[in-house]
Amino acid sequence: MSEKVRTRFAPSPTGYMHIGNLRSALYGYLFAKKNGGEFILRIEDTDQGRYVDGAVQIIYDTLRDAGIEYTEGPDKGGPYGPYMQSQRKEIYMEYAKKLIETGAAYYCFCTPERLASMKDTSVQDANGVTRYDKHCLSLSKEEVEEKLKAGVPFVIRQNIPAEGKGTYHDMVFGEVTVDYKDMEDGILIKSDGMPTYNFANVVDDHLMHINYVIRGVEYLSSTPKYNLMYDAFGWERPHYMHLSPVMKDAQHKLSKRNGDASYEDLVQKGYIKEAILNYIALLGWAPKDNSEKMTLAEMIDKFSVDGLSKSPSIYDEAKLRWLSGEYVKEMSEEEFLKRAEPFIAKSKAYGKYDVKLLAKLLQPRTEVLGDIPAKIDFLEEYGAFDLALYDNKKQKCSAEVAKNILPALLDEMRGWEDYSNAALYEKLVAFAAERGVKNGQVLWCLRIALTGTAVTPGGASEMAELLGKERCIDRLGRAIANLR
RNA sequence: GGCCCCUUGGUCAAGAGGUUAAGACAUCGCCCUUUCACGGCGGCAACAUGGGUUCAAUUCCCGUAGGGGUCACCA
Repeated sequence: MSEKVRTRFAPSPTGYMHIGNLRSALYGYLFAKKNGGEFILRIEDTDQGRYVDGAVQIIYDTLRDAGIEYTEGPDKGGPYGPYMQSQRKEIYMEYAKKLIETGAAYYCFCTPERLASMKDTSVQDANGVTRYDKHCLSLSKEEVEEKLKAGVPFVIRQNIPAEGKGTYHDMVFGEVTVDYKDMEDGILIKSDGMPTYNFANVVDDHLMHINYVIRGVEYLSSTPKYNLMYDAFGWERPHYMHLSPVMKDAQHKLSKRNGDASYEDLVQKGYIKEAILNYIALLGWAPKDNSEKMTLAEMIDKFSVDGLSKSPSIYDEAKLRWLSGEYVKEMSEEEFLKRAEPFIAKSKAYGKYDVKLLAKLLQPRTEVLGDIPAKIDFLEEYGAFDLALYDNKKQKCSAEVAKNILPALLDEMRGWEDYSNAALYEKLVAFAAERGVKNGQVLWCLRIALTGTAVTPGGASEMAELLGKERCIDRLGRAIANLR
């Protein structure tokens, strides 16, 4: 039991990497690293019909981007390759034949027509479910040879015992038992010579020395079938860890088909990567100490199987958003600028204002980088605005007050040279004192006059600094004109 | 429908046979304040249900309901 832990992530390249997939990869990675083991990537592309161009690349990119490192994989090599199932075709056939020799599998020559005819006739059980009737199991060795020689298309099926139950221990669900009579003699090798998942995963996991199989709950009740094969081969069964799904709501799984967010989408929307990974780790798992914000290294350190939840978890973007904001806030100014600039660049204001200053103002009020353009577009959309914006009960401000204050303020501001935030603030407060009005009245009116916007990423002096003297004078003049 | 599995606030979740049943997000209110945020403080809000077992069950057992998964030459 001192055997080195080896886990694997085995996605099929059928499209984008959704949150649930990434989470499975993460958990496999965390478990392996926590135990000083290896995390391996295997691509399950045995269904040519479902293959999507570029999907494998997305898998590589996403894992790399997220920081989930695998030590063996199609693009990295390793001692038990190839790691792409389509390149292992012969291996599966060889092992399938071994299973046939032991009686755990058999050739089946039934035509699609015969199979289809079973559906609507006699052979259904009480629930209307049709299972293969083991018709070809009774073929003699000679008959099989003959058909094989004649080139009759065939499939290889698993020979499930008619009686008995399969029991195993799952690391998160505990004891799981399934009756063999509820299982069908599933196809192991398809007529095109390719294995099905049901067979390939067993052969590969064994050959690749995977001793901890971590995957979605959808395999929970078919696992006894796999164990039957491990037993038939005389192989040691792996440990199993089944993961409950990530849901969009109480009854729907998160899926790309429904337009639900994939890792890529979230990154594109400007969620901080580290936050995405952190959040999905928390979806279905909680560390002993209940930490929430964790680095990958901390997650590895805190990972434990008993923190995994058995019930499905509903994905909540609001919490992801919050976490993303937490990561934004702790970034250095430089780091934030680096990550935010591409998003600032999407705004009309880009290039017209000091981007460093913009970033500084934005950082404490940003959770998702994609929100940035909408926060600063107003800088370039100045025009006539609703005078009601001057109304602010708390600051005792209104258009009337503005009419009173602004002209004199404009005169003052023409004479100011230093438009840095600190200098501006000092002078504005002094101006308020001189006139015997509240700071808030001056500041509120000025900010509205300068921006024509209710919500801005900063106060009056900050907006004035950002705009610069020339724009300030110009806008103030226009605002005053609008007040008449 | 059969089978397998699950069930603590709106969401993520901790928890244990005896607790005032944590915490976080969201939400609401207050404070701070140069808007918006940040921050601080506080509020609302949960053990699906019916039976057992037990001195005591939200926690253990059974049923019911609800939910998920599965029943493919898909993974």
